[in-house]
Amino acid sequence: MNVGEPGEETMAVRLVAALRDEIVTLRLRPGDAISESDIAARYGISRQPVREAFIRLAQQGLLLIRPKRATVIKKISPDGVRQSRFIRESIEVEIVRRVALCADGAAADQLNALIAEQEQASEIHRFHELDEEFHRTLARIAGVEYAWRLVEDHKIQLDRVRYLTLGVSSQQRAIAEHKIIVAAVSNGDAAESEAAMRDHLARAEHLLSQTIADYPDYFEPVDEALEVAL
Amino acid sequence: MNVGEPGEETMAVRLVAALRDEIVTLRLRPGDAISESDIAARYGISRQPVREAFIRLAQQGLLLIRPKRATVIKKISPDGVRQSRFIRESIEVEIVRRVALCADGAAADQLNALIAEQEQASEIHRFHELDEEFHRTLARIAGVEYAWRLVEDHKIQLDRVRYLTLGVSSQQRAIAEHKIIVAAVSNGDAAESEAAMRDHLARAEHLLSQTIADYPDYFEPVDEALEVAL
DNA sequence: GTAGCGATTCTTGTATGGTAGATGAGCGCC
DNA sequence: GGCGCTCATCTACCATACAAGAATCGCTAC
Repeated sequence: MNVGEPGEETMAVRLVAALRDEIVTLRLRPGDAISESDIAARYGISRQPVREAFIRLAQQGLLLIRPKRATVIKKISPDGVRQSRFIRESIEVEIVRRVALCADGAAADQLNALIAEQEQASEIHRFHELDEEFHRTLARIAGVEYAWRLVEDHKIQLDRVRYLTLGVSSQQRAIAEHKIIVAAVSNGDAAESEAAMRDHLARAEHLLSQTIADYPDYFEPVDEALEVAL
Repeated sequence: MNVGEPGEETMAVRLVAALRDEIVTLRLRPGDAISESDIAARYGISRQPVREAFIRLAQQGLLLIRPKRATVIKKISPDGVRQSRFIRESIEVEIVRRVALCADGAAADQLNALIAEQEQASEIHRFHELDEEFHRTLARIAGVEYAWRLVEDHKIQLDRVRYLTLGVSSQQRAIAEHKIIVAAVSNGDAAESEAAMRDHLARAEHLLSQTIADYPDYFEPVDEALEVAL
């Protein structure tokens, strides 16, 4: 297992990226136990950098470190997914509101260029990259790129679910919705922009409960009180 | 220096709380350099737990670890403060929107009880506690307590500024604004609730530039492009 | 066959030593 | 006197060793 170029960043930082990828793509599955020693052996390093990577991942909500017991890949929490969506919607709605109020022609051009690229993209991986780039660009235009990094940190919870439902994505629809958003912000219409973004983010909502039914082992148990809200 | 009861959590976790407090209260001042060895000696432990505490604090944006060089208390970033406010406003606005749509009588009672307590509170520390409790209660009613913890994590940037401006707070005004918010959500008026929350959060805006002028050493330099936005 | 107890073997937490790189002081050279 | 190099010293990074709690397997007693 390669862990990136040796020399640039510290080993611990590279490990975070590597493990994060393994978790999102479910090569490390929710509920799996991993030990510092195992990972250290797999990567041919000592326990210490592994330990530090674990700390970072635990703070991101991906690992659960149980002192003196074990460290496990956190199961996907349906309530966590719901609240991650809440966070994302809160911030992205506010972003497009601001973009609508301050966007100029150059901004619209950037966004349209990304959409054009997305229409060309054939493979799904590239499509998702461009999707991320579209949203990040909106954040940059609004001047809150740091806030977007925050969304990215929490989007990983949503990404694990998305990875389970690959194939059902409707790329054409996503592109159409992006166009609606750009049109609204270009007109400087904050209310319309907000509505368009809410629509766009609400798209995948109904998939979650089906996914839980398909992969119950990957999810934390839900108490009935929340079930209706999902 | 006491670091809390020995036995419950790990030393590293207790250190995080202790150092965090020292940073917010500016006993550790922005720009100060601290080394693993120093802190380890001060607390009478080894370097390893200190190191892990540093990692956690760095991820929270309070420390800047410069490999092979030194670790310093991050200076307050005016742009970071601005974006932390953006994050807070985004989420809190969305919270009151939802509370307005789902709040019942019991919820309003809880909020009113907190306001009543706040009117009695004499010392400023207790007042701020109740202020936090008010906002956290709103989040709980909306069912997004986790999202609020996120706001708290970033509020620490704002708290350092607030610590510099103690005394100028206008408690009566804050209470009045809380009442307006409760009235709006009780009426189920989402738009009015949103507006009231935006007003409430905008209160301390003008203080930042004055604070930067008073304590320039505690802040990162600002590029002129941003100055107008503060 | 089963329940209960104990040693073994996991796990993470902490301590310490050694290493590479960056910084800054002091000296020599221009 | 001022500029540049060398070296001592500091830093965080990584490796290794030890400690302590938790879980599990296996034995023993019933």
